[in-house]
Amino acid sequence: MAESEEKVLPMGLFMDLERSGPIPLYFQVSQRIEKAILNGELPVGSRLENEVGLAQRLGLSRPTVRRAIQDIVDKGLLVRRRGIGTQVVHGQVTRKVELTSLHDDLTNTMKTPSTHLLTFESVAADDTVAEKLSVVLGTPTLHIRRLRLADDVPVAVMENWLPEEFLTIAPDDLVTYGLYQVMRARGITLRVARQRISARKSTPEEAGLLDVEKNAALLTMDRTAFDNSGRAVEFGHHCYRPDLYSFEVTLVEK
Amino acid sequence: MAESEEKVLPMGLFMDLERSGPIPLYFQVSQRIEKAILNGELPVGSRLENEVGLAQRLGLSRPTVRRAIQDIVDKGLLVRRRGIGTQVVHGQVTRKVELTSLHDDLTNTMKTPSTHLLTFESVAADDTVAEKLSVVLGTPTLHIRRLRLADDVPVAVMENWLPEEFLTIAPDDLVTYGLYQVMRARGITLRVARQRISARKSTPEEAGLLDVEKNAALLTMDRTAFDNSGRAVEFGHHCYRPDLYSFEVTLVEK
DNA sequence: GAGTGGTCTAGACCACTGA
DNA sequence: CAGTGGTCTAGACCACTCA
Repeated sequence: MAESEEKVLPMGLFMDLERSGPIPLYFQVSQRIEKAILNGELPVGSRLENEVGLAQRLGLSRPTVRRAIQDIVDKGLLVRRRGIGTQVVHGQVTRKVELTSLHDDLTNTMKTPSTHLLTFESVAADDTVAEKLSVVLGTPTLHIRRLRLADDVPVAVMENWLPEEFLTIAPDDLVTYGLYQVMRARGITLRVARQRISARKSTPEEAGLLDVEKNAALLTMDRTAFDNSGRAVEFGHHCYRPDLYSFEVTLVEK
Repeated sequence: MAESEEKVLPMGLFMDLERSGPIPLYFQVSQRIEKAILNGELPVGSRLENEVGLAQRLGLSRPTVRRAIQDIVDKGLLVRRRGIGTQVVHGQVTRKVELTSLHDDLTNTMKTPSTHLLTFESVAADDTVAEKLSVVLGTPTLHIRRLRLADDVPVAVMENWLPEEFLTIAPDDLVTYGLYQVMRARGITLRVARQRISARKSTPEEAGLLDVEKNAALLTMDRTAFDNSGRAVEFGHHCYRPDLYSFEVTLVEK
């Protein structure tokens, strides 16, 4: 069938592998294959060259090539079947949810983000915040509430609680750079985030902030983020205008 | 600090590795480590034994042990830092979004699911359906609409379109087994799903079906699912009562 | 300097698929 | 049967962190 056509990757794609640089070989390979899928050089349904052959052609070991391919499989762009081969998944590609801040999201989509800082205060952790941040009840925390806009249109109301060490953050930096960038600047590397996505009606106050009618439907997300030592460094409750923001997820059966 | 305590995994955890059975060694190891995390044998913040040492103790090669650990890192239960070690992430564990049907979800949470079949018909693919399923405009497709209940409480209205080969599905099977189980029985293995999660107000009809007030906020999901050959085999638009259902996602920075 | 995870090699054997 | 991906080994060298 036409769908299973063999398709050999152009040699040119792998001409300039940098073997001594800091970028891992498997990453260089996976980037090139992914690019070939996204720009149509590898059409949907087509078969990828087999692992062993590809490894020989590139002068790499099979595990290295295998890892490159597996990374793309995990992104949902390829499917593999034992005894069959590797094929490009049909359907247009959608960007998946990533561990990024809203600030980054809006920047990437060519909108100009801005922020109104609504609240910036020290509060004692209540039951929920204490549990989410793994601190004892009543511990001081930084409580912030922000209105985020894209091209001056309100998109989200974001409420966050952070461990007390962040009380020294400058409010102006928060407005200028966004929360995650400020945390990165303080040496915090976010590694894991657990999110719960749901929906509810807006409160009258939120309706005013987001410029929607009263009782409009809002998309909500609760998120707890952990740094690279496994410590909870942020808990937040966000609500988004569903006409301006939604979440995309790609799931891959393992 | 107490949080970085060394913690050696009890030998007993790895007593009965089955080296000749069909279950991969890395999977057996990762299951045991994950179990030790979930039941508290490995407390949050504790350090896991290093890869090389663990491999020696278990009589396995380092890549095998490494893969076992990496699988758990990808689930968001462990974090690794070069030069430091591997630690258990803080915070309670939440089940993440998986590639399962609602039927499975409800069964897993000990509720009794049931289904009312609202629509079961052949319709010509419109623009959206044709694009999502990668078929030509006007191709016959199976269009179904179902009301899903848990313990007789309405939870979701689910509308789906499937390629015409599924027109031979027996409506009774859909009610008894759920869509995904019926597809599995026909040899379809789902591999990749792309989902978009958002929110909107309910229509008057949906409000009646879901037993909520008019204009209530609903959680919505559009999903396209692909089988193991990369072909689109399902497109659906679902809406959920947000008080009874939400989505959990665990994100891991790579 | 010692210990850790990150990358990479060059093979091996197996399970599954389709002709 | 040949071809494919799935698993596994036994090393190697490097980059990074901390004492």
